[in-house]
Amino acid sequence: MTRSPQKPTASELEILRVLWVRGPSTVREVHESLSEKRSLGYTTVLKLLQIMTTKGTVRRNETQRAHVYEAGLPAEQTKRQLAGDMLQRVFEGSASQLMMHALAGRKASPEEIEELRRLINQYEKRQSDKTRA
Amino acid sequence: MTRSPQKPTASELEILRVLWVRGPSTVREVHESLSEKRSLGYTTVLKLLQIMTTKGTVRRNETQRAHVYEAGLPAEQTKRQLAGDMLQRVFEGSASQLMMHALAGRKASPEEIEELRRLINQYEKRQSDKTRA
DNA sequence: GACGATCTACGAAGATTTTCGTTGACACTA
DNA sequence: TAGTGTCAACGAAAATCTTCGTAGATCGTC
Repeated sequence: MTRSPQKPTASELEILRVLWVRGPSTVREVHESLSEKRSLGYTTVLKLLQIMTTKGTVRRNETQRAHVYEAGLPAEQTKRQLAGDMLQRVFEGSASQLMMHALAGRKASPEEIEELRRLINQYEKRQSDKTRA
Repeated sequence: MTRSPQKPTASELEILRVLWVRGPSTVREVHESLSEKRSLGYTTVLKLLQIMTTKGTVRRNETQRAHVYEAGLPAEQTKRQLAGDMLQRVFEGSASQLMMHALAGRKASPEEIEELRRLINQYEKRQSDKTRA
């Protein structure tokens, strides 16, 4: 009954990110993808995927000899959970605080700033739509 | 030579948050503050603070019998590090992605939305100031 | 100066995470 | 069909995190 969304560990997140971009993948594929960035044994990746399967973090299709794994939840949902978690744990729920600290010490391009404005407007509109409905 | 900023664990973060709001505090004070929210033994808090001392996460003043602990780094810096870390690990450096997911599934007040706009403008200004200088 | 309260230090158990090695099943091919 | 490679399962070591219990020192007070 592992219904509640488990927060992925650091390693699990690395694997999830691969699955998010690649879609359903075999252990070998995940391993090769990860190897580009860092060294990690094949069986290590296998074990992680097995553990994540028991946790429900990923789903496994066993119809092929090389099992095919995919993320158990949509990437968006997991990302939302992670961001929301940090929002609470570090910034007491203040999104502006979070954003400010995320931006601090970085150089955001004018495009990104514009994108931020656009998203805020969009969010605001969605809010008022909901209220009005 | 633990110069690099260690990422605090979940428990360590809870303690840091107490120190951030209370300022330098004894174990007892931290423990009482934490107890409001959750049950945790006195020696558990003590041990955590001792570990954090060896890690350099907190500093300890031993001139009193009851040692006084304080955060080793300014809260702003640690928060920035945490937010930046998530930005990289989850959102590939995209602040707008981070903000969007942090806001998703939440109801931000109009005041908070305004605050976000204000901060973006402020950030933009700081950027162009820097460029111009 | 003995007693109770308070504090730190030490050690350690249990849980979780991270990382592989080994083994046995399976499959392709010469 | 014997040999070579690929794969999942299992177990387990090492590291880290979380949580306390106990012992011994110190302080205040009667």
